[in-house]
Amino acid sequence: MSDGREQSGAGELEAVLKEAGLRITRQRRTILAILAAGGDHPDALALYRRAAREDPSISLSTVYRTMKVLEEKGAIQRHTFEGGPARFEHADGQHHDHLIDLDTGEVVEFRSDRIEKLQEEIARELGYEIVSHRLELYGRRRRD
Amino acid sequence: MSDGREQSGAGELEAVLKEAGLRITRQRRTILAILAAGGDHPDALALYRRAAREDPSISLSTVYRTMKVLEEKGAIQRHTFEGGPARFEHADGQHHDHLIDLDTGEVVEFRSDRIEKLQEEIARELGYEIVSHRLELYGRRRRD
DNA sequence: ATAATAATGCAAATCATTTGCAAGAAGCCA
DNA sequence: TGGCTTCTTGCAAATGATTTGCATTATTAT
Ligand SMILES: [Mn+2]
Ligand SMILES: [Mn+2]
Ligand SMILES: [Zn+2]
Ligand SMILES: [Zn+2]
Repeated sequence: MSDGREQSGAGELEAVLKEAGLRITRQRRTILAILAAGGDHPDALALYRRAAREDPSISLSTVYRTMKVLEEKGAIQRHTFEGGPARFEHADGQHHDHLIDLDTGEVVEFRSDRIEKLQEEIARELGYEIVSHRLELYGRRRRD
Repeated sequence: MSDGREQSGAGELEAVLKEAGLRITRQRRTILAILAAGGDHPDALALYRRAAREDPSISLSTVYRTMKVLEEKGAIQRHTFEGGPARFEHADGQHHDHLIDLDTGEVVEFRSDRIEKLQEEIARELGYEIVSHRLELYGRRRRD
C-alpha cells in the first residue's frame, strides 16, 4: 500500500510523541488530528478554535506548547509570513515553499528543484552549508 | 562621478523626507546618518543605542517611528530574520537576499539573477505576479 | 490501583512594537 | 526675527503574540 510518500495522519504524529517519550493526552490527540486533517496553514488561534470545538477544555497555552514540542521533534513546520502571527502545518510531504496572495491571504504551495539547487550552490560559493531556508513570494493574481 | 549605482548617504534619505513633506528633525537626521553609514543590519535597539551616543535625548519610539515612515517611503528595508526582532538597512544598492550564519549571527548578502528569474517564472506559472519576496538562507560555515 | 512524573489551565510575565497625549520643535510667512 | 500652525517627540501606558510559574489533573509504568 505504501508508496513511500504517504500522507501521514494524526497517527504518525502520535508516534512521534510516543517515540520521544512524551505523553499522549486528550488535548494533544485533538490538536494533532486537526493538524493532520487540515492541509492548510492555521495560526495558533485558529488551531485553538478548531480544537475547542472538539474539546472545550483545551487552552491556547496548550496549543502553543504542543506546537513547540512538535516543531522540536520535526513533526510540524512553523512559518512566519509577513505581518501575521506564526502559522503551522503538518510536515509530512516533501519540502515546499510558499506564495502568499496579498489580496486574499491565500497560501499557495510550490516547489522548484532548480531553486533548491541554486540555493545550495550559492551557499557553497559563499563558504556555507545550508541548514534551512525560507523562500516566500508575495503577489497578486494577474488578470489577463 | 556618478556611475549610476551610487552609494547614497544620509543626504539622500533626508531628500526622501523632504519630498514627502515631512520635517527634518535633529533626531531624524541623526538616525539617517547612522543608517547610511552603517552598511549592516541593526535592529531598533542597536540603532537607538548608536543614535543615543550622538544625541542622548533620542527615544526608542522615535527610532521605531522613523523606521516606519522611511519604510513607507521605500527608503529603507525591514527584515525579520528567524527568531530576532526586525532589522533595518538603507535601501540604496540593488536588491539582494541574505544568508545568516547560525553560529555567529553574521548576515551575508548575495544576489542571484537566476533565482530572481526563477521566482518570476514560478509565480507566472501559478498565475501570479510577484510584488515582493523574501529569500533567507540559514547555515554554517563549512570547514574543509 | 498507586506512585512518579509529565501536562494542563489560568493568570501573570515577556518581548517587540505601537500609540495617546502634553510639551517641544520645524517650517512658513509676515 | 517673531509668531503661528502643524508635525514630532518623549514618556508612559497599551497591544499582540507567545511564554512561563504554579497548583492541579491526567498519564504511564509498576
Ligand atoms: Mn505549506
Ligand atoms: Mn542587506
Ligand atoms: Zn525551498
Ligand atoms: Zn531576491
